[in-house]
Amino acid sequence: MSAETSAAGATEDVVDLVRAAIQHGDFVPNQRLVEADLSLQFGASRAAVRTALVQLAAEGLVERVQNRGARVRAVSLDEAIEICEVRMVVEGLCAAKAAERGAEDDLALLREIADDMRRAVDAGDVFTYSELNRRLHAAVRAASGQHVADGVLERLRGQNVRHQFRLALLPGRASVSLPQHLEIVEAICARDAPRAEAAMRAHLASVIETLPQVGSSPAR
Amino acid sequence: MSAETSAAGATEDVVDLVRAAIQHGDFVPNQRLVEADLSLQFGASRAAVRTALVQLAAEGLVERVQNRGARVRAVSLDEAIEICEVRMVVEGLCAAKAAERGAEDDLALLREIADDMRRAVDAGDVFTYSELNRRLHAAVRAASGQHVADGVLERLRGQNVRHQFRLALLPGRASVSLPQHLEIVEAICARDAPRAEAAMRAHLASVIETLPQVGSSPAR
DNA sequence: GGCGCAAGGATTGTTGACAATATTGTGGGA
DNA sequence: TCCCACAATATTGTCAACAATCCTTGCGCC
Repeated sequence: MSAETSAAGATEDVVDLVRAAIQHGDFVPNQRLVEADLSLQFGASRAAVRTALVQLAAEGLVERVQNRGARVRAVSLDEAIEICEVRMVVEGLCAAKAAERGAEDDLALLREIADDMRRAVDAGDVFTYSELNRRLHAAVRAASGQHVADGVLERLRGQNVRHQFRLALLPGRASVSLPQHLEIVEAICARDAPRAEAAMRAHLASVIETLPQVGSSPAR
Repeated sequence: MSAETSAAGATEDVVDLVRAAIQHGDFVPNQRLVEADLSLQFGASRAAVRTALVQLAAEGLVERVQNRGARVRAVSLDEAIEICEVRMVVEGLCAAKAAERGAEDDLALLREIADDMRRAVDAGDVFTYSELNRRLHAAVRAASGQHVADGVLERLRGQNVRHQFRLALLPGRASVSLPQHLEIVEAICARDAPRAEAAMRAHLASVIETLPQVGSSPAR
């Protein structure tokens, strides 16, 4: 009973449910994830929950230790910085590839998102801007056609959502990052790969500099 | 019976055994991995094998489809190139970090490996050179202190060992890559981060250019 | 001879119970 | 009062059996 999502195997559903719960903040860092409890909570068998935890551990979202169970993995500020450093170079690669090989449709989407961003900042709509930020980075990855990089970034994003979210709420953050985002889009649309890579790296370097201001305890 | 490795859980052993078998070439790409067979082969329960396959799927070494079982994931030439592109930028980051923050001990190890490489090439010892190549890249990663990047690279390396190995056997490959490796070490030891990053990227760009020559079917 | 179709075999997915291990709580002795 | 041994509990690890699903093969029919 309870909320069955689709028609896939029960275990796949549990993976998505637990992942969503972690990323949405329903499970806080270091919270214990007892198999029997989750089994009850999601109405799935304990084996399904167990399999899901193994998979999420491989994704870096939970920590599992022998005979001691699983808990939500807490990413420290230092690690969040390291993650952003890797993002910086990999998304830089994606920006360059997007400039080189991106389809016109993909580039049109980038311009569209950039326009929406301008409007959101004008309106002072922080929440919409945060969502557009996510979509812009995703659109660059998609335009790059670099599936391996895309996978790496998706994995890292999952581990970092909490820090990212807090960053977006910093007052004045949007007015700093907007011109950076616009420069990225402009460089890609100009098919200038080195400039696109440099712009993306500059943007994420700015994110890294700002990161310490959000503190190391994301959203208690 | 059969080879129990250590005192860890049976399932952890199976993960390592299957991973080793895939990377060593005992299991070829696209080979089916039937749970019952592996269970017999490694003397473990089917549940342990099953858990191991889930984890290896998350690592990108095997492919699993609903009700159809698991098989060794085959990485195409195109994907191998993408992997090396990501390696290029991430190892570039590591080289820069190693130049900035690497401990003197770490740098000494780099110089030592570089010397061994010179000797191996002089002696025409391709196999030793290949092993030193692996150790050099690992040493750079270690010197960087960038654990996130290290994890990403380890994952990618696992998916690419077969292509990498074939590349090392190309005649004349060592004489091309040796000076590149030496330049990387020199730049890091000179604490010149931009030069170290550029050297590492140039080296891997050369790898990418050479990759198509090894063909897309690694070691049938 | 080709094509739909059903039975059989092979393989995976799921469940529940049991064993092994870690953690917590309790009482006795110094 | 503090500390240590020891039992009780909570939780994970393992296993074997069962159910569901997919693939193959052989048959009849057009």
